[in-house]
Amino acid sequence: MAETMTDPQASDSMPEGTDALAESRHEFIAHWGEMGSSWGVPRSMAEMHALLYIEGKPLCVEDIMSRLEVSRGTASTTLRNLADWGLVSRVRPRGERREFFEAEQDVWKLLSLIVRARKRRELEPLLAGLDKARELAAGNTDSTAAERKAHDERLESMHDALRRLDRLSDQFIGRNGKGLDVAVRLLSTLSWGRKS
Amino acid sequence: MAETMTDPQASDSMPEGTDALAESRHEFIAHWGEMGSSWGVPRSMAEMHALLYIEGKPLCVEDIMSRLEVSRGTASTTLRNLADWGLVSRVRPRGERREFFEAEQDVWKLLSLIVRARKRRELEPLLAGLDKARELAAGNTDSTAAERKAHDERLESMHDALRRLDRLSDQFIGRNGKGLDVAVRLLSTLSWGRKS
DNA sequence: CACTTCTTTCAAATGTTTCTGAAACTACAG
DNA sequence: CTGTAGTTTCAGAAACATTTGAAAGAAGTG
Repeated sequence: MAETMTDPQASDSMPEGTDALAESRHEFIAHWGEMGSSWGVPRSMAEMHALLYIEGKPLCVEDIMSRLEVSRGTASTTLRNLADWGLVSRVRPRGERREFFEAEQDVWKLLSLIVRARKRRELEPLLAGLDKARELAAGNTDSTAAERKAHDERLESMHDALRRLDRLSDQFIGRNGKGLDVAVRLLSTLSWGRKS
Repeated sequence: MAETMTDPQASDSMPEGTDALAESRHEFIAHWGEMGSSWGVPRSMAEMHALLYIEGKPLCVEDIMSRLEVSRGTASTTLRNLADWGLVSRVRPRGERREFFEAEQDVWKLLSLIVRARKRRELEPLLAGLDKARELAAGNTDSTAAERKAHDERLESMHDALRRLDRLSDQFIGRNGKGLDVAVRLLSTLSWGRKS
């Protein structure tokens, strides 16, 4: 592994990655990548994020390319996407030609960013879609009243459930990490686990 | 649309799907499929589920094939998967050769099933993976103490956050739909939205 | 048991996403 | 203006996922 590193923060030049640590990092990167791909995020995007997160310090494109064994093109595009999601930020150390990339280190901010993005991109459009479906059903002439009612109810309850999820994610986003914490605590405390 | 329908519950033989209703269903199916595919679920699987959900009554393979314009093979495999996830159940009306399929109509049960499945398949393995990464890092000799500590903390906080999500999903699963409801209500009621 | 009806399986075809590498571009320094 | 270091873009290649259709398999019936 030809070290292209050029520590930009140039703090105290520690003796670089080592055996066990490096393996541990690898493990983390692999699992995070795996998870990503089963949630519809390109594996290499998740891996790249994992690398930057676990490394904890800014890396340059060369480093990322060699650590993950991806092409320049992939690195460039993927980093751009990560930056768009807000998961990674560009850093330009003074007196450096190259651009460095750094991952958000606060896990809760990280999760908020993800939730926010998915909410915008998927939940909201879906809710809008359900509304449209409801309108369509409204201008209905033929078909049984019972049938119409049942249909409306199905759309309604789906819409309703998703709206709740949407609200929950708002709560979550709004509180920089404390949100989920509180939700879990409250839920676990309540002593009403009797009925289904 | 050659109607292959043979209403198995044969309740009151209503005049079948109609214009506006049919369009509304289509809209729903399309959006649900869209959502599915951005969450890593094959589009046709999501669509098939949507069809069964919005139709509200059991359909046979032929119906599904023609409504969704998919091959017999796809229908068969996808229905099997849906059944594995527990989202759809097989129904064998008395005196019927064919098998019918019916979707869970309770939206909360539906969401529980999804959460449960994803938790098992993805969250839990990931948590296990993080544990492994921690062990790896533990048997570490070289590298700065500071570096090790920082690494451990990164793994730890990630693990911690995911464990909380895991617990939240347990709560959610445990209460057949009331869970999220309560979480949202509690979160929205609390009046401490002052700091980040 | 032979026949019919329906279901499953699976290799090949198709379609989609992701990745590569090289060329085009940008910004800066001398 | 010219050269250099770095980044982006994009057409094609490779990898991956989904779908098909046909053939094999079950299961019910007379």
